[in-house]
Amino acid sequence: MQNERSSRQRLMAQSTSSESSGDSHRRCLHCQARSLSICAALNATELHDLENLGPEISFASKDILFSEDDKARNVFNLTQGVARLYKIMPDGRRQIVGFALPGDFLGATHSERYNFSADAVTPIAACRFSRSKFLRFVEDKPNILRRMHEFEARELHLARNQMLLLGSNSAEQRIALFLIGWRDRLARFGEVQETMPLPMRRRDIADFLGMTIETASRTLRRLERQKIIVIVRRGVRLLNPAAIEDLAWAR
Amino acid sequence: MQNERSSRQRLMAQSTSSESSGDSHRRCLHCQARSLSICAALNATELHDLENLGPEISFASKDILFSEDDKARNVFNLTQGVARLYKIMPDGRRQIVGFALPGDFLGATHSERYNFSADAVTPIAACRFSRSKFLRFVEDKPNILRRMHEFEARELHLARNQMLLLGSNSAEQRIALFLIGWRDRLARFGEVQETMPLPMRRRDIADFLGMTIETASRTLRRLERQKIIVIVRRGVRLLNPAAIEDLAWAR
DNA sequence: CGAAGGATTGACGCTTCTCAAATAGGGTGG
DNA sequence: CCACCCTATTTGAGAAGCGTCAATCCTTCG
Repeated sequence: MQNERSSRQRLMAQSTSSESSGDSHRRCLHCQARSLSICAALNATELHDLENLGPEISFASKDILFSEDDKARNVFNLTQGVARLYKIMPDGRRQIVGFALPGDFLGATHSERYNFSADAVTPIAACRFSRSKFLRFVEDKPNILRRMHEFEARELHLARNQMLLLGSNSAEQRIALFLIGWRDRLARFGEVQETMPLPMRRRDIADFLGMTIETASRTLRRLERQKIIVIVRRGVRLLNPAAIEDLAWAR
Repeated sequence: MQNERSSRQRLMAQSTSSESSGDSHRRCLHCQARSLSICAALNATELHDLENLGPEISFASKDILFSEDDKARNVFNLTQGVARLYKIMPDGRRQIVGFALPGDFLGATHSERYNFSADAVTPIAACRFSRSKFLRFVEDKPNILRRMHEFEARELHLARNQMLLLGSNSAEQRIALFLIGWRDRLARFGEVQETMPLPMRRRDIADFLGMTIETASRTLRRLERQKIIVIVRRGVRLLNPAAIEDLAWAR
């Protein structure tokens, strides 16, 4: 049971310290996120070298990993917790472009600057590498380059699905698509629970779905009154997944 | 003037034949799109090998390059014309997830199937390669892998900007952001013209911006009445770019 | 020239946004 | 442990904008 942390625990890591999480010796060998991350493509030597390339860092909720337009000094390999990826528009509106989960790789921009900001929804742990060192490390390793390509392709797929979502006009459809998408992403972490964690706030959901916080709240509550979901603290229980799918795709 | 085709000409290629565009011998040497495409990362030998890996194909308007969920047999390197990338939702709605321009690389999915459809807005020319052959070709060439990574990163950037656009609630803001984004993409092709081509239909614009065709039309016409743009056949002239920027970012 | 598809315009209803207020939850200090 | 504060969430009422439906006009192309 000690090796089998639930996905809820992994997503909701409780640590709030802010630097070098103690015993980092051979941390990769015990890393829960390894099989989901780019590290799965590494051989033993490469894994060892990468481990020495940078430390694992902890962030408390709301801590900023990096900000859009900052010089892209680091890349991050998220190992625990949930991060919020967002852009701020000149008018002050915030659009969340995605949520990062353990295994996700952040900051691998091609330009010299980050093109979005990232902060912690929950307490987070992430391996931090100097971007230049990392780029040198991977530049002649086709296996890692291909793995990174695979990750970018998945990101692109998620991004395009999000366009589908944002293009749908009804709030109900967007919420339904969001719940399905979130459930499916969590499914990669194993145990599917009847109640799934929803660590982000209403404001985050609204900014992700392109609606106001009031509409997000109203729509969720309406689904609850229709016995399709149950809203619990920091989570939601999908009572009737079929009904949600119907809403998501209905005309 | 023969080597200096205008971007309008390049975007609006008139050929409508459907296979092997004549003299393909050393076509890469004269390819207008080379410097913009992944091919710019190739050395002479690699370029020659890639040239022999597959032909350049022509497509007429509305021809389909590939469809979502089809087995991903080919990848394409667009050399002329404009392509429409889209997904169809179960309810029949079409969401355009992007427009491809010369130099863009299409179909490089990591899964076995395409995850969106592509068809021709204008007549198109594209180099077609067997996906498996192409993957074998690049698998041990870090220079190309890095170049492809660069392309994916740019795609991701565009996709996230599109999320910003789709998240903005006003139609005027979306249209303004679209016009700016389109202008900036065309700017890569050199000569910025006062009148920029807009080869896609209102329906395409609407499906790209997540609105109805009526709203797209009305909004564009309103901008015209406000002397901010002029609508011409298959194009638009930006009379007052500053005003468009204001609309795009205003609260 | 005529047909078919694209674009524009109008009228009206509905969903969502806006503004405002009440309620619930979480955290802190006494 | 409780009182209090601050933030998150929920709810309400009214207004504005967009979608829907329908008609007309314009383009394109055989």
